[in-house]
Amino acid sequence: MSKCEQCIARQLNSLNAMTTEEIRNVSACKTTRFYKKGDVIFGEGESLHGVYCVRSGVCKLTKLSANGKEHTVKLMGTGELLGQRSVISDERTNLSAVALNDIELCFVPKDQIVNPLHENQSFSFDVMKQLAKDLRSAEDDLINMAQKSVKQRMAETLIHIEKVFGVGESGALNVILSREDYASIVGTATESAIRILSQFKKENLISTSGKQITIEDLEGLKRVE
Amino acid sequence: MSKCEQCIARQLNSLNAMTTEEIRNVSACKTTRFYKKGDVIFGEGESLHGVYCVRSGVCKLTKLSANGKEHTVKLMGTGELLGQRSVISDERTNLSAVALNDIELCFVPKDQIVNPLHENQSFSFDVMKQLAKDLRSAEDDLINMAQKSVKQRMAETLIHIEKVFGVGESGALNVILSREDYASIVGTATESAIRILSQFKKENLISTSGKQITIEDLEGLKRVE
DNA sequence: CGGAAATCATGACATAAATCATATTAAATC
DNA sequence: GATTTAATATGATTTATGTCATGATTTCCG
Repeated sequence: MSKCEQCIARQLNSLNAMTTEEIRNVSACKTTRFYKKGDVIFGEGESLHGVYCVRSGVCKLTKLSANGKEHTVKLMGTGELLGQRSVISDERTNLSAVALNDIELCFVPKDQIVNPLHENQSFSFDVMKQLAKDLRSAEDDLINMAQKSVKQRMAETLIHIEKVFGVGESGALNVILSREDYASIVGTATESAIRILSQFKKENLISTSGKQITIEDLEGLKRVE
Repeated sequence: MSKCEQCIARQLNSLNAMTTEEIRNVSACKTTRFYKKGDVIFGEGESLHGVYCVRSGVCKLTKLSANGKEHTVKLMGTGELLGQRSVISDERTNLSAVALNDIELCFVPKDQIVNPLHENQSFSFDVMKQLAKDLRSAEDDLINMAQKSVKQRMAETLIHIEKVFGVGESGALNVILSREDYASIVGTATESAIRILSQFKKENLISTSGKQITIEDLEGLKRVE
């Protein structure tokens, strides 16, 4: 099994602030797990026994709302940690995690994270900064949700996905999502998501080929109202 | 000047996890400040030189959106810390803080917070937990915003305010907000907020007398759709 | 105290977006 | 490869909510 010490994914997150010894322990304890598209990594309300570090692939964090609809809170890619928050606050998860494509995760037992949090100042400060950053971005999302139109949110979602997950050789977004997934991120009905993407296509802001979406006019998307 | 050691407000937040010595230092450095209703405690994009601990009164954290509207992210009452996040992540504030009534804050210089964060594990772990909790609640808010009706959000806002800030002798909510403030929390137009509160009144879910609002039928409010 | 300004209240209307309905196309399964 | 199932597409209609307009109150302040 590969070691955390050399893992690129690890270098992208707070685990990078661990001491050599701590990382060695993590590496010795961790188990690598594979999930297929659609697999549930963990469900809402579960108590986790550790955190998952995304080695490759992308997954979504979702929450079921009272009216039975699923809302996607965040997409998580290489280097991101799933379940960190639940482990820190020692609560059950408030979100579930679902694989969006085939994905490889390393599961790190709780103790390997919590103990260093209590002992290693630089690690715990790093985690804290990450939480602060996440909180800020959650607040920004909240305000976008409250004050921007569905069209704007869709445009921003496309821009965000391109920025964070990049494009393939053809120029199409690397992350492939169904229209339903887009609706769930944007917070709208699936039909509306489809309609808006069709409209963007007509206006030559994007081009599509099945689920592949390519941003053709970034500035235009930014101008959407 | 009063001392932090005995302050009730302090006991409600992470500062309670500080050592006796740390608290003594904080107490020695802190300055107490008074603000009147409407005063801006800090603005969006400022760099803070410390955090503010709410001793008495209530303030709102708001953010200006692209379209020029103000959105209220959170109300902060006794014991809560303002600016904690900006100080931790060493970034400019993303929100501004405005007093909703006459308010007394203790300003604690940055170093008094950041140094203990690097040295006192139990304090930093407490702060971390708080951030994790805030993050969770921001995510919940996001989903409410995405999937609930304006009426539901208004009902929940009233319930939340009653729960967190309580009621006075008459039974009316302790926190007095304008209809515009309600609109800014709920994420709607001021007219809509007014209309919905009028409707709640007609349906005997609440009673009002000027800005005083009393919840008359909690269960009914919970059932609003 | 009295006038100005802000806040609250409501009606009329416009509009974004949800919902319902029904094809069409693509993907999965036998 | 045929058949079922799921995803995409688009039209028609409804509904919630925003916007504009106008008065009535309340609050503020000289």
